[in-house]
Amino acid sequence: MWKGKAKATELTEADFDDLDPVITYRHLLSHNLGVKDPLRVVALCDSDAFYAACEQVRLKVDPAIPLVVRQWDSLIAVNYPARKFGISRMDKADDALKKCPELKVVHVATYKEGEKEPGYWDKPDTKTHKVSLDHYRRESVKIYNMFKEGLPGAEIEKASIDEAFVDFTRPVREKLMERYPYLSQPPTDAPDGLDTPLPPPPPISWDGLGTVIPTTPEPTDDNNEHSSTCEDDTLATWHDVALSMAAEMMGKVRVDIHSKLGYTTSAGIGRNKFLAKLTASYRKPNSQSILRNAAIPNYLKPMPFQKIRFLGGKLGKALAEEYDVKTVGDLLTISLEEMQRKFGENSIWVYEILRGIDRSDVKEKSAITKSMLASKNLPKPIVKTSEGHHWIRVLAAELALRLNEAREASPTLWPRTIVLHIRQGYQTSRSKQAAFPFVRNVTVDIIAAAGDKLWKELVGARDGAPGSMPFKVSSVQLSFTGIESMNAAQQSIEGFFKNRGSSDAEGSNLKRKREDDTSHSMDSDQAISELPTASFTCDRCRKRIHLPEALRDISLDEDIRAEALAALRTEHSDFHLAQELSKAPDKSSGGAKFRPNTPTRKKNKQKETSGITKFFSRQ
DNA sequence: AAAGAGGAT
DNA sequence: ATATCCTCTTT
Repeated sequence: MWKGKAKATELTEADFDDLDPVITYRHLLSHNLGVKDPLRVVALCDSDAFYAACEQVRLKVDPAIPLVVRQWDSLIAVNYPARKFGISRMDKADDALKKCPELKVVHVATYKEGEKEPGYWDKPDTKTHKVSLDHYRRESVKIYNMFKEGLPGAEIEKASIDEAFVDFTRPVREKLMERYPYLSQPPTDAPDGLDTPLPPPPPISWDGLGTVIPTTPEPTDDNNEHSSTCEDDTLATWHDVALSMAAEMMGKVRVDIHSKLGYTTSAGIGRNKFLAKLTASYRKPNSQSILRNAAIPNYLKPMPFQKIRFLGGKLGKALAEEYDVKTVGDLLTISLEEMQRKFGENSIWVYEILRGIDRSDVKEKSAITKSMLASKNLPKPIVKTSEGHHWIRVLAAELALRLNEAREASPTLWPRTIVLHIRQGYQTSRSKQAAFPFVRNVTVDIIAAAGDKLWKELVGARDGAPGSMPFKVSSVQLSFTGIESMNAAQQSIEGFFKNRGSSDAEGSNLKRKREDDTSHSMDSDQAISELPTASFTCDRCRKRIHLPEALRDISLDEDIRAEALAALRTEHSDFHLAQELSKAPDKSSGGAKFRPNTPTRKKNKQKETSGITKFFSRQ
């Protein structure tokens, strides 16, 4: 074991001191050890050259054909066949074509004002079009969903458009108990009971599970025997068994993703997020690599630390310059105190990372994002308000599309604020924000109107017109922030947002909404007439009935407030109805029997529907 | 609320 | 290297 071999000149023993912890029955059987679980297993899976793969799949081209995704004159994705020609993302599209005349060049989807959907054009004009990454987002969600479905019990954190972390600890533990039932309790004669160490693990066959990173330094000249079977100098541990099980599961999903969606992925499996991420890039593309604890020191030491997540930027550079070093091994000689003195208290995080420790959690993060931003850089700065409005409309169209699409999956989503950023001249960027009203039909017009208002505050009445202050806007960004699901409301008014997007959600425009409103105005007349309160008094029980907390404090459309109130009223009267019926059970009235959870009105469609259930159901 | 920083691809 | 996107922190 490497522990014993640490040379006196190196700090390795103290540095990597938890690589082979004793694992007891208590560890195995307790469930909430979190990041301290000695059997923790985390994976990172990312899609290879994702945007390029998306286009390759979309266009059904042979994956072996060199393909790049172009954005104006530069490249934003290069698939692996194209990389063989020395093409990289830094290249200009023209240069790439020179390197490989056969190259398939796909320009990213774009759209311009008036177009409802982005489209693919050979030569879009940056003066009139903006790019859309929508297709990639959608494909990304598909992959995420395959992880969710294929890995029950695992925690999944979407890390970026093409990456997700998976915490395998729970599913691995289940598999462990299932495959080795004798682990379910310590031997009856064990002196320490639950604190007895686990028996030696069974031999592991890594066959078909991926590349196991060697425990000894990478093969150089003489040292060159590393089959992926684990005939290592280090004994396998139960953690290694855990890793192999995760590898098995991850391998299956990856194959599934490939066969169902056509994307190849690369996965890294290790004991925490940071190591998983690093391990994923060990071999690419279409690969899976496993980092055993025993392999950590030698894997980490020669690693240029600026490759490490969060050390790729400023901090990494500062460290490199301060100590004039570049590998993890170089930095291991720096004491915690020294590092903290130079780089602040927080550098304990760095100190631990260098030693393979990462306490950050894989936190279940859905594919739902907290913000949505659409932006356009203007190669030729604009000088007229009309141009500003033009671009705001384009950006608003994109946001409308994206928000409504996100609502198909999660109807309760709504953005708290809308923000407009503009850059004038060089590097001054200013912004204004405003609360975004809670509207069902988020249309281009609503967003654009909000954006225009912010523009006015930001740029003022100034215009390129003679006599007024001129301006030069070189970038416009419109975004939603604080996107949330409305869970509290959902709980208190059941089904409030249900069915949205499932039936015929597409006919959504203002006109249509008005029609709908009048169609059930019979029911809500009363409520609408006594407009903007947040509550009403029931005639029957004389009680004051309030809107749910979550709906009260937010900026609600008056329309919607009234409707919500109307729906609440209906719901409340249903309650009375239910009470009466339960006292005097219905024996008359033909076929329709009262069922507590399935009010008959739900079946009776349009006219009678007015409950809050229906509220967001169609427009 | 506004601005900025940082990071990723 | 540039355009775009996202999150978090500071003021």
